[in-house]
Amino acid sequence: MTTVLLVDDHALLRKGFRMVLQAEPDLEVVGEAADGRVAVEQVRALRPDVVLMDVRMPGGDGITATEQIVAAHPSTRVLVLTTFDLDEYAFGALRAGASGFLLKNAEPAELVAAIRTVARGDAVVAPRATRRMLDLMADKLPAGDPAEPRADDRLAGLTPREREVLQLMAEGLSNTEIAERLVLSATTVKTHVGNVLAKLGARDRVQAVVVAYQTGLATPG
Amino acid sequence: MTTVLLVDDHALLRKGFRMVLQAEPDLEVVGEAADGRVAVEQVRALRPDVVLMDVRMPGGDGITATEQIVAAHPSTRVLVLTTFDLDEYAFGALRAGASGFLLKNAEPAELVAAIRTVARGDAVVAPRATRRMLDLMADKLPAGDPAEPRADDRLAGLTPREREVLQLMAEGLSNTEIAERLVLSATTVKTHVGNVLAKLGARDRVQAVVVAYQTGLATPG
DNA sequence: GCGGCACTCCTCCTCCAGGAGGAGGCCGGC
DNA sequence: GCCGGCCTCCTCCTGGAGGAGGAGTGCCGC
Repeated sequence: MTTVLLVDDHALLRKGFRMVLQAEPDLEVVGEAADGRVAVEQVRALRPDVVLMDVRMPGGDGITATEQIVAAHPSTRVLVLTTFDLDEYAFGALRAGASGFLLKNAEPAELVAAIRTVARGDAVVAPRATRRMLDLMADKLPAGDPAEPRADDRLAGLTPREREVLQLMAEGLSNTEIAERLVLSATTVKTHVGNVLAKLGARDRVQAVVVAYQTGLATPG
Repeated sequence: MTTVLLVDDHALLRKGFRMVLQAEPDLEVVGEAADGRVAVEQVRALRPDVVLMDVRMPGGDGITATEQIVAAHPSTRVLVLTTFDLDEYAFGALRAGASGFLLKNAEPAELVAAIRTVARGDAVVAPRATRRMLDLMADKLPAGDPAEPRADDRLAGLTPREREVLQLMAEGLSNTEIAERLVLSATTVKTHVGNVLAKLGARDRVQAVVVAYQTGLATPG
């Protein structure tokens, strides 16, 4: 069950959201707030999983509210709602730690899906804005490969496939799950895992995962 | 009507995608290609609206293919498919001009929605990767506050002893070794480990170790 | 053509990890 | 005093992990 707090200065809009979310058995609206200041208090009291936050509000704007909420309750995800695409408000909210944002005129199904997405720790960005984000990022994208400038000698002996398997191990996947993900038999995965362990000098997969993190093959983010 | 070209070295996978897309009246698969070189030719000949492209292929990789397609036919949108979240392949594809990317194990409905999204000129990024993108962008954004370590409260419920045990797990130690290190019986360690797994919602110690790294309890250094 | 490597898949076997379901001792708060 | 949380230790049991030992494919270089 995912608990949701609605934050918007329009009571009618909150009403509408509540209606939409009531139809979902796994979502529960536990509270509402009309401005940012009240929102912060509500989060402290109710500990919702997700906060649906309008960024443009009179009396305590959504950005500083988002900042405070994220700082005080990192496990609470803030999903920001805007009227326009990617304006300075949306950027500000993302900087403040929001888990994503949607347009207010999004489809109900889209909204519901977005809430579930941020609830499980992922992020959401409205499609039209995603393009702008990608464009903005284009020149910022790692031209080399910051994720792996290392080429730590320990990974040198691994084949591409083995590296792939190790990466999935580092995500916490079991052999069976890795097999499904890579469309392989579980036996083959075990072979790869065995090779990885031997080459890394690891006794079990946990030690291999440690190496994956140390070398940067896997990143905590 | 949106026309689609499938590019993947696995015939079976193409078959699967074709099945999924056939069920959609507004989508039509007009061709297939098994490698990047053929894909470029196919695009020139068939002028599809959207190209569904696997980045990891033998013989002409998906990245250079994406580059060439986007350069020669700007109206053709390339949607990239990857096995992992945001790896070097995905970054490369986005740099090359792809309109977005999805994980291969995405839901059919997700895939179909993504095709329609890129067809109308918007972009799509897999939810899990969106978070990483936002994190990457965070410091790039104007007036960016340094992305605080954001004390993760997933460890909040853990007792000091449990935290200690988790830390040793993250070093790759077995239950027996942890017992020796902490001068405990192996049984006790198993109890602590069990509690840690339950509190973190982890299925096995590997997943717990992943959380340890994500929260900063353990560091790759 | 042939060896080497990467990738795939198999069986049999052992052992540890993890769940279920306990139990007792210690300490601090109400 | 009693309750609750934390730490300690136990048994029984199942499933998956990992080792040993092969085997077949395809690709590449010599």
